[in-house]
Amino acid sequence: MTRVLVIDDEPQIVRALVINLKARTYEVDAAHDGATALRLAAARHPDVVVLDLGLPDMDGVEVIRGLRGWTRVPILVLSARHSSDEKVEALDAGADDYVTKPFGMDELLARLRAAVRRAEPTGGDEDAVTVETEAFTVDLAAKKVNRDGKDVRLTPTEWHLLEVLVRNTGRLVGQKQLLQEVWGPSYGTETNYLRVYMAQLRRKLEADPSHPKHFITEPGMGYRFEK
Amino acid sequence: MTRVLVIDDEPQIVRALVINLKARTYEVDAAHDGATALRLAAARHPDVVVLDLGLPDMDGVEVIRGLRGWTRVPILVLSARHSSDEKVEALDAGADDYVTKPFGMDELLARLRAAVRRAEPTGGDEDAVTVETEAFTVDLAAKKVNRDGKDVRLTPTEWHLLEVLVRNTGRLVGQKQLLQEVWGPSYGTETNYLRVYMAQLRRKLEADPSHPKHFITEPGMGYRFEK
DNA sequence: CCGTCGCGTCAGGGTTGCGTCAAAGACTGT
DNA sequence: ACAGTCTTTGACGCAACCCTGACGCGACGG
Repeated sequence: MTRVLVIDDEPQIVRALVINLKARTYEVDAAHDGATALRLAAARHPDVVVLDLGLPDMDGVEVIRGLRGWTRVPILVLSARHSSDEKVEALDAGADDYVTKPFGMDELLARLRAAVRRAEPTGGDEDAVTVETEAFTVDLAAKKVNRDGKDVRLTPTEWHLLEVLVRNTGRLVGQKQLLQEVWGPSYGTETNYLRVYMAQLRRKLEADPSHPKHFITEPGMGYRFEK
Repeated sequence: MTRVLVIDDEPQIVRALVINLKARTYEVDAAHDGATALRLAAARHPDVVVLDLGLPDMDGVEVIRGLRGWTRVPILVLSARHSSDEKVEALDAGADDYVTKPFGMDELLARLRAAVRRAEPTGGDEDAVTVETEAFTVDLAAKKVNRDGKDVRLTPTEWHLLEVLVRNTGRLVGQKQLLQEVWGPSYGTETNYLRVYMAQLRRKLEADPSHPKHFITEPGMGYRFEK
């Protein structure tokens, strides 16, 4: 889940933001002053920061610098000041975006999404795209399958089939669905294709292809991939 | 030097932007319609795009989608429309920032700096700028390839292709993706280009070009660079 | 007990995709 | 205008892949 840190000293604004963000399943922390904000940021490592420049204890630009000293988390600045100088100063200090009050909630959320989307690849890749079993490892991003330390060569159709199954690990995938996802929407009854290619996958990946542990047949229904 | 692509059909705005950007030592390309913009983006690979939504030939959002299909270059949208819906649509389509006209040049430049700064780590990863294999060394920053102590001469297309592959070391890169990143978004089926240029790269870099160890073909899918 | 249905296995043949070479076209700088 | 380089395009041989049909097996139900 995406974690947002909201920093503003006006309770109404904080309340409005928190309600809207939580409704969209963001996880939200809030701070009313700069010192708390910096402490919270360090403790909670938010994925994005929404910062009001007008804080009681310190200059908003100082908060930006304080954050930028150790993190590249996206910072979205809120401010009542429309002056161009203020914007330039905040942006050059390291802010990612600058929204003037009063702002539309839709726009703010869109800018927030843009900021988070940008930061995504840096923060969260590589971990969730590989699936491991005791016999082999599948890397969805690299399109690689490793078995006993060696890469296994798969043909496009084999890979496609494997991909659909792995993306539904533990779930049953109907034969019609498999056929349509791999061979195209006009296929749905050619179950012999499935039999041939499942056999090839098992031969390449299962320790004992005739007694599969991971590519399981559900007779009359479809197939299931288990770790 | 930072390369900027300016897309706007109003000559005055383009002129103002070009003058201001060049004064700050940016390299500037300009397009006055969407089709030209997409072609220029593919040919010149700008570091940031400034896009006016009101174009004569196509919807600005379509331009965003056309770019996002193959690149993550920062897109800064200009628009006369203040409507919240327009902003949300553009941002969710993949824009990075949205500035309404009339805009202050200082602010625009500051937002441009912010966008470029953010994108830097993707381009300038300190640790991955040189990739070594037992046969040759690729220096992404210096755009140089060294083999047996001597620099290898590569044509622009050869280099571009090598660059995309090396940036995805170990990962499979689909032929469509390769074509679009190297030749531009309107390419995607001309796989013969790939065959010709892969052959040239292998001839120049592989110890045994007919049995490549680093530039590996995945039939029907794409190519993979391995150390 | 036997017929049917669904699944696994195997091997052959048509088709596709890849590597290679060569030549024509486009571009650049002199 | 010319020469050199780079890009595009076409043709061909070869290997790999995908489809197809045939057969055997086990499960289930009549």
